[in-house]
Amino acid sequence: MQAEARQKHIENYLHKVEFASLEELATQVGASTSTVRRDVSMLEANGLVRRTHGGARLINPPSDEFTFSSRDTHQLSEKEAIGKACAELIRPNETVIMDAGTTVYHAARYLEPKSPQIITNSLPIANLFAAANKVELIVSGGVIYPRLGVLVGPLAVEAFSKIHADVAIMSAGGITLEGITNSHGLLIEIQHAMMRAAQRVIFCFDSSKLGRKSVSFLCDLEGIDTIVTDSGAPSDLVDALRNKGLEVIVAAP
Amino acid sequence: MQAEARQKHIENYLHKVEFASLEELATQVGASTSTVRRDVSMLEANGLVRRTHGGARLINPPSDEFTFSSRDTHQLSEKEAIGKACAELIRPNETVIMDAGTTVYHAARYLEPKSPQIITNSLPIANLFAAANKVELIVSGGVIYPRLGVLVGPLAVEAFSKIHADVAIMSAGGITLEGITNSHGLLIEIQHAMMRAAQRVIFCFDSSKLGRKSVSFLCDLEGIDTIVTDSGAPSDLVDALRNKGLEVIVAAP
DNA sequence: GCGCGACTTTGGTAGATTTTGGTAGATATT
DNA sequence: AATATCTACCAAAATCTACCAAAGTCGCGC
Repeated sequence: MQAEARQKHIENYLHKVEFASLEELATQVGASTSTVRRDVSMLEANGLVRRTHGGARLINPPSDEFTFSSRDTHQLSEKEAIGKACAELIRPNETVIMDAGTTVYHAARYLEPKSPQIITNSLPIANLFAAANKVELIVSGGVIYPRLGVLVGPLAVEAFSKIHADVAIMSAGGITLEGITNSHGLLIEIQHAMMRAAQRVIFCFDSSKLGRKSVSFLCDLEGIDTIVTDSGAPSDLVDALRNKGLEVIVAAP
Repeated sequence: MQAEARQKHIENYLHKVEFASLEELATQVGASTSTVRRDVSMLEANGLVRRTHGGARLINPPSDEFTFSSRDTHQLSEKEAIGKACAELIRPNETVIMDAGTTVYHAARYLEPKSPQIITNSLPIANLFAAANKVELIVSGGVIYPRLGVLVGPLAVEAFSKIHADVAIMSAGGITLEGITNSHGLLIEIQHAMMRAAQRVIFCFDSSKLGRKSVSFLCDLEGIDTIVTDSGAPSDLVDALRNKGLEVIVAAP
């Protein structure tokens, strides 16, 4: 069988089964595991398929319904480290506002032992604590923004305008010395309200976001207290931020 | 089985049973408990699942009662039937308020094709539509009431006081000729607000709730338009309700 | 069409790496 | 206190990477 035909065949087969071992694929196309391994690598380079130990799986299986990138292992360990470090900044029984975003989500997962009161507009975070009885969870109202599972709109802004919290744990699309930017304009007004409502403001950025600018300006560096990032952070920017009087925490992996 | 396939399998299995012991999972996927333990840890790192002593459970089960009834298929099919019949009462593009409760949840599952605008204080229902882009979903704010996944409190009441909807799909603990009662006093004020905000009010009761009284009085029969129940409903009560001018729909199984 | 060298693809192999299943001691649950 | 489960580690098994030689393919002149 020709190389391209083989790869097409592999792709089709994966569409049916979602996962397959290399041996399985090898017998399917009548080639050796070495060859199939190479084929799968090529398909992966084209972004169609992902290799796993011992096999391959589709990138976008139809059954993968969670838009909130649950399977996105991209920089997972860094985000975990950030989340853990961030959770350590929270004192027991504090009232915590939590922004939407995967990095904040990971911080949320370490927060339960502090028995905090949590206020959020993120559906994934709400789900996380829905069954936890050590945590009092307040959900802002709003219209759901499908791709992110965030509640937005006037109801959400209003909810945050009315309350008061000890800390806000936030994230955004990018940070430079000029300020913080975000890619979703809809969220900006809500994030402003969150920051106004909180005494302390903590921002979580995985290192890929340091030095990056997104489309919409969110705020300058004045209003924020602490930044948590991972060890991939460029040290010159970290130093510059510290010189500006910000507390910068670099989470060990 | 491949690692990722195994994890997917575990995830799916947990979607069915909500909770499973490690041994159970190990036999399910044909691997050792060590391996399953590691898998579950990874799934937890991705935020899909939570580890517990001796097993794992889903982070966001649809709801306690719902999962129970997924084991009891008899009960399930009745609620399904009610849900289906109830969804048929909704016209395309209507604005629908949805109460919390398992029966209403089942109705929600059939609502997507009508591309409705949905307003709810139920976290399970919110999750159901979080990824659906035919549905505009508004979530009321509020404090989460852990056992039920409902948002309660002034924020929730206020949200429903401000809006206007075509229909409200409700449920409660029991109905008699004297009126409707509910077991969760906290919900009553919210349900009042929901009913006030809606032009038409539909109540879903599985037949076990007909003729039953719960602790707290919710409302009399004046303000409601339609009742949907299943074929197990006692016909004398159905007739009596119809004589009172209510539309009563008995869903075929 | 045939022969021939250059190039590509294939299947296989050795050593490195990852994953797996199991175990001992620590920890949690009853 | 008794039991079950967890963590942290280890050795065995599976798989991966990187390489090699054989087979296949192509381009070209004749």
